[in-house]
Amino acid sequence: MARPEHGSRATTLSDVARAAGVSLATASKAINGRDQVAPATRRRVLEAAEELSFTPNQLARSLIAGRTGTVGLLTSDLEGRFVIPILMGAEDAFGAGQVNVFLCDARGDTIREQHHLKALLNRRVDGIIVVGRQTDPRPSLGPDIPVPVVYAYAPSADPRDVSLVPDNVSGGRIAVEHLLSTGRRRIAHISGDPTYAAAQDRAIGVQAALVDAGLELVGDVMYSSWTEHWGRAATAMVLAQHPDVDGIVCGSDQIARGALDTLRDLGKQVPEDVAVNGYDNWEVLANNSRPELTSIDANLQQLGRTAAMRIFDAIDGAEPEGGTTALPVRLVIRGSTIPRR
Amino acid sequence: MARPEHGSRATTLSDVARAAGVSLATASKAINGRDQVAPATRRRVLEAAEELSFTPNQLARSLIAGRTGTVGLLTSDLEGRFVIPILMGAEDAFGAGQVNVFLCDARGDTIREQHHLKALLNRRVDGIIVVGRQTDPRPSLGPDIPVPVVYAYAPSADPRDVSLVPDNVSGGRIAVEHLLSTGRRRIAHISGDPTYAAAQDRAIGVQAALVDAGLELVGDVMYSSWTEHWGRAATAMVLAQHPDVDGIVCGSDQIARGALDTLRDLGKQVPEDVAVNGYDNWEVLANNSRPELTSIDANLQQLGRTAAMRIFDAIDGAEPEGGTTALPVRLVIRGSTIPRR
DNA sequence: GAAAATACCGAAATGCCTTTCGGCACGCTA
DNA sequence: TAGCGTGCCGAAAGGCATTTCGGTATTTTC
Repeated sequence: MARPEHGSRATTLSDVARAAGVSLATASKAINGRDQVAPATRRRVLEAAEELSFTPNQLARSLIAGRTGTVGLLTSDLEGRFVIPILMGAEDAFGAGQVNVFLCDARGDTIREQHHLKALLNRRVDGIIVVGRQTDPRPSLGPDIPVPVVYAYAPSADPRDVSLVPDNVSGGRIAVEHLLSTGRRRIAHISGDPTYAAAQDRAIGVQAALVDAGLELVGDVMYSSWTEHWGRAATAMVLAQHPDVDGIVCGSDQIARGALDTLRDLGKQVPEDVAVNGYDNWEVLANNSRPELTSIDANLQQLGRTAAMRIFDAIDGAEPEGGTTALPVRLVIRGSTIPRR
Repeated sequence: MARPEHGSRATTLSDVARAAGVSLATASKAINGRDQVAPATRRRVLEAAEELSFTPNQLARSLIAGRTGTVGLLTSDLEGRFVIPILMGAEDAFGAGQVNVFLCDARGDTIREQHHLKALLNRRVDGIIVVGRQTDPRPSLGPDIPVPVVYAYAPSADPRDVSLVPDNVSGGRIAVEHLLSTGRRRIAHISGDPTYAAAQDRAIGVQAALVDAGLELVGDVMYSSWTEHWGRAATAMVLAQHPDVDGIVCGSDQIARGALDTLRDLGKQVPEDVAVNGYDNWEVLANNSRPELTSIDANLQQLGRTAAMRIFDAIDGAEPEGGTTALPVRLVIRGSTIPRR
C-alpha cells in the first residue's frame, strides 16, 4: 500500500546523498542553500530529496544548532477564555512553521507545573511564556531557568521577571470617560470578586476618571462575583437606591448582561435612560445582548504577540529589563451606550 | 549572579560523568535506573547530577529512540470553543510530562496547515490530532503521513482515516426524549445554520424520537444561525403560529438563551408553560440564564482523551480501523426543563 | 588454592545532520 | 609551460545520550 510503514525508518540525508551520487556534506549544502555547490549538483540533490520525500530531522538539527525553535506555553488554566487569545497572538508572532509552541496545562497544580517545566527544559525549548488566568501576581518559576521567561496576563510576583498585563486601571478610566462623553453624570460601578487585582485596578481607574471630571461615584463600588446573577441583583439594588442613575460601568460582560436584563425588567431603556458598559469584550455575550454591549477589550492577542516578541528579543541576547508592563486596552462601542442611528 | 548565562552550554552527561569519576556509559545507566551499576556508584552519579543540575537532553534521547514523545495538534480554528476541551482531554490523556503537545493553529488556511504539517513531521512528532471547528467532514491530510493521524470533531472526508465525532443524532434524540419524559407533547425545534452537518444530524435525532413516540414536530425545523438573535426571532414565530407549544429543542445554547428571553417577554413561564433544551452545555450561557438551561453536553474532553488513546494504540502498532466513530453525548438537566423543588 | 561465575565498568558505535577544512581539477595569467 | 587562483566536492569531527560488548576485579564453588 501507498502508506509508508510506520515502522520503516524515515529517509535520511545519507539516503538522499547516495541517490544523488554525492557526499553527505554536499547534499546538506545543496538542501540548505549553502554555496560551494554547483547548480547542476544542487538540482540533482533536490530532485533526489523530492523523490524520496526526504524531511530533514529537526532533532538532529536542533542538537547541533543548540536551539530548537520551540517555545513552551505554560498555562495554569486552559478553560479560562483569556488564555486562548494570548496563545493565538503568540502563535501568530512565531509564524507558521518557524517556531512551534508546546502547550502545557498545569490545571492550577504546582506539582504538575513543575513536571511540565522540567519536561519543557528537557526538550530544550528556547523560551517559556507563562499565562495565568487572572491578573493577580503568581509565584515566579524561579530565577534559575536557563531560558527566557515571560509572564503574560498574570504577572510574576518577582519584580525581576518580565511580566505583561493588560492595563486594568486605564480600562476603568476609559469606560467612565466614554460614558461621560455621552453625557452621563450619575455613574455606578458594579464589579466582580473583590479579591481579584483586576477588580481593584478597574475600580481605581473608574474613580480616577470621575474625580478628574469633578464627579463622584453613585453609591459604592459593588463587589461580589463576575456572574450574570450578580449583575442582575446588583442592578436592582442600584436602581432601588439611586433611581436617577444614568450609567453603569460593569466589571465584566457577564455582569453587564445581568444589568441589561434587570434594566429591561424594570422598564428602563438602554441606552436612552441608562448606558451600560461591559468589560472583556467577550463576543458571544457582547454581540448577542439587547442592545449589543459596549465593552473594554484587553487586546489579549496583542499581548500574546508582545510576549512572543519579548522572548525573541531575549533569545537574541537582549538583556531583558524585569518588571510588569501594562499594555493598553481599547474601547469597543456598541448599542448599550450609544443609540443606533 | 545565580542565573546561569543563557549562552553557557548546558551541563551534559559527560560533565556529570567526569564529576562523579565514572564513564559516560556508567553515568547513563546510573541515571536511567539500569542495572550493571553498583549502588554506591549510582549514588555518586546521582549526587553529581543533582549538583550540576543536569537535565538530560531530550533531543539526543529522541534521536536514538526514534520517537519523541510529542504529538501535534493541528486545529483550523482556535477561536472555536470546541477545540479547547478536546485539547484538554488530549493533554490529560498524555499525562503531565510524559508526552507534550505541539499546538498549531492553521486559521482555516490550507497553506498554513501544510506548513504546520511539515513542521510537525520535521520535528518527528509521534502522532497528529486534527481538530476541526464543526462536524462537517474536512479534507484528509492525505494517505502518506508517516505517523498516525486522528481526526477529532470534524471527521476526515476520507473513510480510510480515523475520525471521532460527537453523536449529534443521538443528541437530538436525547433532548426530545427528555422533554417527553417531563410530559411535553407539543415540541418545536429551532436549529442553526442548515449547512452544518450538526444541524441536520440533530434534527434527524429529534424527528426520530418524536416518531418513536407517535408524535409530530410542531411546525417545521427552523434553520438560520446559531445566535441569540435568531433564537428570539424564531421563538416569537413559533409562539405566534403554535401558541400551545410546550417544549422547544434548541440547536445551541445561544439559541436557547434567545428563546428564554422571548418566552419571558411574552409572559410564558419556563419550565411550567414551556420547557427549553439547549445544546453544547456552554457553561457561561447555560448556568447564567433564567432559569438555568438544560443542555446536551458533547463530552468533548472525553473525545480528546479518546483521540489521544487512539494515537497511542497506533503508535504501539495497532492497525487502526478507519472510519468515523460517533461518541456518546450526555444530557445535563437544569431548571429550564424541570422546575426547581 | 584454582577454576568458574559474577558484578561492575568503559571504549566505541549509533542516530542524523551540519560545518570545517583539506584536496582535486580546471582555467587563467605570465 | 609553470604557477596560482578559484570553484566544487568529500572525509571527518562534533553535538548528546544510549547501548552493546569486551574486559577487569571480585566473589563463589569445589
